[in-house]
Order: sequence, then C-alpha cells, then structure tokens
Amino acid sequence: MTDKDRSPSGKSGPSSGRDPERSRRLLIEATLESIARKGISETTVSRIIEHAGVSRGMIHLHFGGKDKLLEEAARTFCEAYYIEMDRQLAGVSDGPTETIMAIVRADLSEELLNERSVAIWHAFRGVARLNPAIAHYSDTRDARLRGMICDAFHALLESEGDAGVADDITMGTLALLEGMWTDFLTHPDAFSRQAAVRIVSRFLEAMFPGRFRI
Amino acid sequence: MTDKDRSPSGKSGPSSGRDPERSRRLLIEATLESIARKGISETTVSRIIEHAGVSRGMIHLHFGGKDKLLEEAARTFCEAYYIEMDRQLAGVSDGPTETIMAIVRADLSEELLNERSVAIWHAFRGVARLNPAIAHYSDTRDARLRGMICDAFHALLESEGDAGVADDITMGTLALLEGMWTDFLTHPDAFSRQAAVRIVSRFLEAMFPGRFRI
Amino acid sequence: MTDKDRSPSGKSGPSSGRDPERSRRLLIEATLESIARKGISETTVSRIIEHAGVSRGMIHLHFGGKDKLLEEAARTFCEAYYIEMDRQLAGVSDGPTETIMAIVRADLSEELLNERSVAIWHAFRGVARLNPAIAHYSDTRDARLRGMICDAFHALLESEGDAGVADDITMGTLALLEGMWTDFLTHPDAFSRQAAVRIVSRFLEAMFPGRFRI
Amino acid sequence: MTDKDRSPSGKSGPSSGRDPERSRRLLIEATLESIARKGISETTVSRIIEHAGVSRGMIHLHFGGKDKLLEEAARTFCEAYYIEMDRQLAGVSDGPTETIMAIVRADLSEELLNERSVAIWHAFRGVARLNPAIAHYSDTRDARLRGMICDAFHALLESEGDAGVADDITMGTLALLEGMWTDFLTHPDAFSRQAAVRIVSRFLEAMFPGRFRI
DNA sequence: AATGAATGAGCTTTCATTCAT
DNA sequence: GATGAATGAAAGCTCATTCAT
Repeated sequence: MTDKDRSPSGKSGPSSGRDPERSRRLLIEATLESIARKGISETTVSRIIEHAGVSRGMIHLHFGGKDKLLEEAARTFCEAYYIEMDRQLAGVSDGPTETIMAIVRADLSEELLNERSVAIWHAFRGVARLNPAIAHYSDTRDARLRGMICDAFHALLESEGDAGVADDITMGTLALLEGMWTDFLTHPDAFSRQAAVRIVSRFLEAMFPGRFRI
Repeated sequence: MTDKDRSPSGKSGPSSGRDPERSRRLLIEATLESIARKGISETTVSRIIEHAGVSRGMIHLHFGGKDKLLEEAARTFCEAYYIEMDRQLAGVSDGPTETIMAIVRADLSEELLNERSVAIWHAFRGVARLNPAIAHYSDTRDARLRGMICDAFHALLESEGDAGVADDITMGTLALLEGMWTDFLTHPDAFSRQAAVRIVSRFLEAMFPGRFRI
Repeated sequence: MTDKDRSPSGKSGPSSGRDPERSRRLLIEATLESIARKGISETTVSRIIEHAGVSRGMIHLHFGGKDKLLEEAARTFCEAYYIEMDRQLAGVSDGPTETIMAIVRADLSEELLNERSVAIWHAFRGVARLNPAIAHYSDTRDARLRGMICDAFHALLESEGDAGVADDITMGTLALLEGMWTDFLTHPDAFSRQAAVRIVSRFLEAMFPGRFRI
Repeated sequence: MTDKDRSPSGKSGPSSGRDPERSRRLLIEATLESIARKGISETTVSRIIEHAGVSRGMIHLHFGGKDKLLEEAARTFCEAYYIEMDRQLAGVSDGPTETIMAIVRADLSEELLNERSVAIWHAFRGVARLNPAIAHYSDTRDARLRGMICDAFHALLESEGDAGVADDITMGTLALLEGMWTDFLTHPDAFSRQAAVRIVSRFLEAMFPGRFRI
C-alpha cells in the first residue's frame, strides 16, 4: 500500500486509485510470494488477491486469467535473475577464468540463491514440463547462462584440445550449479554458500590446474 | 507387476477379484503413472481409479485417503530406485573407483533415469518442501546414495589429503548427477546418457588423474 | 421475506440479482424449511440450494460452510421465537398473573407452536447436545423464557411463602410447556391448543386458587 | 467379548463361534451405545460393528439393513423402559395416589432417567416423526404410561367431578415428566432428581390437597 | 478501470450395501 | 452362518471464472 514507485503516471488519483501498472506489479509480486511460501498448488486466486490487496476481477482484467498471470510471474522472475546476474558481472575483468568464477559466485550469491528464489524456481520447473509458456522462460534463462559460460570455456581452451571438451565442461558446470540449487532447496539450513563455491572451484581447478586456485 | 502373492487361491478371478495386495499395487502404479504423465496437481482421485480400474472407495479403504496414497507411492518409488541401484551394483568388483563409476552409470542408466522417473522424482521433490512424509522418503533415497559415494571417496583418498576433500567431492558428484537428471527433465530429446557419463568421468578423472580414464 | 434493504438500487433485478443479504435470507429460510420437512440429516447442501434457488458456492461464500449455515439458521429461528413472543406480550397489562397467562398463550399460539416450529425446535435440540454453537442459541431462548416467568412468579409470591417455591413453579410451568410442544410433535392431529392452555391453567389455578380461573 | 449370557443355546462353538442371538444382542447394544455417545447421525455401520466386534455383513444378515437395526434398537430400548418401570412398580400398594407417585418416582429414577437413556430417547424421537416404525415403539411406550396414569386419576376422581378432568391432569402430568426429561437432556449437571419429584408433587398436591403431601 | 457476488464443474471423502469366498 | 474387500451414489467443499454494477 506504500506509494513509492508511482513514477509511470504522474496524474493518477489517491492511493487506491486507478493505476493499471501498479495493480499488475502487485499481482505478480503476490503470486511469486505465494508460490515461494505455499507452493504452486496452494497459490489460489483468492490468496493472490488477498496478498495483493486488489479485487478479484483484476486478474482477468489485466492478465486474462490465472494461467496467464502465472506465465507473467515466471517471466518476471526469470528476467530478475539475469538482471541481477548482469549487475554482479558488471565490474568483472575480462578474462574467461574471472568471468566463469564471477558467474559461479553470482549464481550462488545470496541475491540469487535464497530460499525464496529456489522455491519459486523449482515450482516453475515442476510446471514447465506441461506448460510450454513457462518452459520458454526457464529455457531462456538457462540458455543465457549456458551461452556466457560456454564462451568463456571456449576462450580458455582456444589453444588446446577439441571443441567438444568445452561443451562438456560447460554442461558439467551448469549441472554442478543446478545440483547446488537443489541441495539448497532440500537442506536450506545445512547449506553453505562458501562450501558450494569451493566445491565448484575444486572441480574446475582440477580440470584447469592453476587457473581456479581455491 | 510381479505375480508373487497369488498363493491364496491358485485359480484366481479374471482381473477384478478379491486381492487387497493387488489393488494396492494397481493404485500405486496408477498414481505414479498419472504423476509422470500429468503432474501431481492433475493427479486426481478420478484419474487414478480410472487408470487402476478400481472403484472410488478403494483409495480410502486401502490407504485412508489420497494424501496417504501419494505418500505410499513416493515410498514405493524411492524404494524401487535403490532396489534397482543395488541390482546393478551387485556384480561390480570391489575397488572404490569401480564402485563410484558403477553408481554413476546406474544413476544415469535407462532403468533409473528415464522420462517417467525423472518426472516423478521432480514432482515429489516439488511437494516435499511442504510435505514432511514425502520429504522423508526423498531424503532416505538421497542419504543412501550419498553414503555409498562418500565411503568410496574416503577409501580413494585414504592415504592422501584431508577428509573434508572427500566430502566436497561427494557433494560435487551428487550435484553433477542431480544436474544431469534436471537436464534430462528439461531436454529429454537432446539428452545423451553417454555424454552424461563422459562428463562426470571427465571431472572425476581431473580430480584423480589416471583413475577415471574415459 | 421482508423487502427492507432493497435501497441500493430502486430498480433491482427480477429475482437472482446481486443482493447478499437476500441470498443469506433465502438460504436460512430454505434450511429451516428443509429441517422442518425432512429433518436435519436429510437437509443436504443440494436440497438447500435447490429450495433457495441459488448456486452451490453460495453457502460457502456467505456462511463458510454447511455447519455455519445451520448455526445461523438456529440463531435466526430462536430470535424469531422471542421476537414473536415479545410482540404478543406487547399489549398485555402489567400483573404477574396476566403476564404468565400471556406467555403461556403465546407459547401455545399458532404463531409459535405449529408443526413447522415444533419440528425445527426438536431437530435443533437433538443436535444441540453435540454442537455447542447451536446449544448456545437454544439455551438463550430457554433462559429468556425462564427469566420472564420466574420474575412473574416471584412477584406473585412476594408476600407469602419461601423463594424456592417460585423457582419450583417456574420449572414446573416450563416443563409443562415443553411437554405440550412434545405432545404436538408426536400427535399434531390430536393436539388441541385450547386444551393445552386449559391444562396449564388448571395446574396454575390449583397452585394459586382464584388467580388462574379457567 | 465376555461369555456371560450364553444360556439360549447350550451347544455353540468357542468364544467367537456361531451364535446368531448373541450377534443380534451385541449389535443392538452397540447401536444404542453409539446413539447415546455420538448421536444418530454419527452412528454409522462402521462404528456399530467396531463396538460390537462383529463383521460388516452381520447387520444385513441378521436385520436386513441398518434401518431395520435402528428399529430393533428402538424397540429394545422402549421395552427395556417399561420392563424396568414394571419392576419398580411391582411391590407398590394398590391406591391410585401411591401408584401415581410410584410411576413419577420410577420415571425420574436413575435407572430410567440418566444421560444415556435421555440421549437415546430424544434421538429416537427426532427420527420418529419421519420413521413410522420407530414412531410406533415410542407411541407404544407413551401409551402404556398414559394408560397407567390415566386409570389412577380416574380412580382418584371417581366420586367427584367430570371425566375430562382426569384426562387433563393425566396429560399435564405426562407433560411435566416429559419436560423433566428434556431439562435433564439440556442441563444434566444442574438437574436434581429430588427437585423434579418435589415439583411434580407440588403440582399434584395443589390439584388434590392432602393426597400428594410432599 | 474496477468491483465482488455469483456460478457450477469438479474435487476429496463418506457410507450403506453387496457378494465371492 | 460369517467375512471383509469391493462398490458407487451422494455428500460437503474449493476454486477459476463471469458479469452486472
């Protein structure tokens, strides 16, 4: 109910007045919050509108139905991932080693890997298999990450061995990160961000001796 | 699908006779099948009984409700995982290296890693966060796998380095496998079992040169 | 059945428009009607909504479930009893004798004692033993009646005998009325309102010679 | 499960063997117990057979269905009432005054008026209105009581006034007793058997001065 | 643009009854 | 005579969606 972020339209009425964009944002936020806290199957229209503080009709008015709202929430969530990833990668020096470790650290940072995001991420992936629209956003996020890491490993292996090795190591690194997120999901209390970075480093250092010294 | 337990009456009816154990099996099987095909939220009592070919009341008669049936299905599914794992590990020679690779190959074998099992596994894990009973079975399966791998790495590192390294490599290996399952879930058509084994081998060979030659 | 509360829009729809209060009233009315005609255990959600002419979801929308609707119906029914009782007592002169006989006549009048109300009353009392909410409304109704009669008998006995006598006669009179309702329930065709009043009068006249002359 | 009361058939197998009469008795007893404790609507076949310790099919085998069992339970319960009433009336001297007070005391005695019987009685009466068979047994019990009291009052009034008076007083007395049972039902803790007898006596003594001295 | 009462298909669950053994 | 696994109609309830205001 706060009035921050009213910039988009200077006019508008009092606090509860007409502001389509604000209603959209509130609904998406409430949806993600509910998914994080209660899971997708408990994320009902009633709970969403209650948390968002808007009326029932809003969802169909602005999104055309609950399914479309879920899609938009998935899109927003995935975009937020690589916006934050880009932000953390902004000041990193250009070397492939530095890039890879920056990506690893960012992916395992508190901003990106936390109980909320891990719950939402797995919830959407559970649905993605049967919902092409949501699968699309998950894939887009994965593809961006894969692209960045893959380029870096190719640069690292430029001089040496065959190209397939870079692809293998890329897939292995992504699998490692994926596995770390899953570990966080299942045992959030036992999880150590530091240990996770260390383990990934160990594997990469073993592949490229002297390059990923822990 | 086995025909054990048919002892009480050698003749037996055509298909819907009186055989509580058979009804239980049919229901659990139909539940897992529905979860694999439609996801957990679409797995309704109506769909389950239709696939199982039994009556509505059966679920409450034998399990006490849909939730209890889901729990039993999760238990059965996890048990089936390590029964098959044990089966594949049966004839393997004793060295830690062989044990580890046998586990990796088994975990990525068609019997354990296929569209059906990957879909069911992720479905249950999606629910596990909010369902302690199902979380218990998932954890049990994970713990067994971790135990076997961890012992092997400790044996491998016995002479050398500190104990923490074995734990790190165990977690890394599990994360790799976990990531492979996720990759299979999201891109079943592009997935290559052979490539997955190769990638895990590459990382382990890098950690233990000469031991996990591809 | 009153048309108060139609203010919001002078026009108003034909019969199923938007009028929460009207829907509530229709549901309570249909519930009481069903209890009177079929008994509580046959009073299903399906029957209620059919009689009320509203949709299934209405009950849970306005009352939060069938049980809550039954409670509200019990409250409404008990309130209606003492609203009518008060109405009939309005013009009665002040003497205790007149008050008591007015209460007796009202309790046995066609407006309060009829097949419908007697059936509903006994139905709710059957449930009250195991349903605290409904027991509360029954008790409230009983307490009001007891209070009025008790005061009157105390006034009547002021000069004479001990206070306990007034309490005894109060309880006796209430028991007599209670018994009359039960008699009406079990033999509605043989019941005579006139005889019932006469019998109560006989007992009271015997207790207070000359005061309750028949 | 005790083996007392095996007299009807000296043969019979071991403790759980075939004894139709025993199963009937156990079922009726369990039915009445369940009605007393949980009310009629909670008295399900499952609960009855559990309490009786017999198999599911028994009810239909011996009674032809749950409704028939309820009828038999109602019959048994009403018969038990006047068997005990007769027992208590056995040694009473012949005068009408003594007879009436003996009936009143018996009806309000712990053997006949207790939480269990009052709950069962009201439960059956709630159903009786819509179940002719049960209504029949209730009526039979009422009629017997009415007959005994009516005869006594006629004897008492033989010399004096008109016959209608005896009928009125009979109905009044029955209504008083009925009201006492209801009072016990709604407020079992506050109820005093002694006070109940005293109140009935007061009313009768007022009607027949010197005859029902308290 | 916004509201929220109203809808009804479909959900899980309960239960008296049946019948092969 | 006795059993209890099996049945399926019907119960109460949930929820995304609609639409008059």
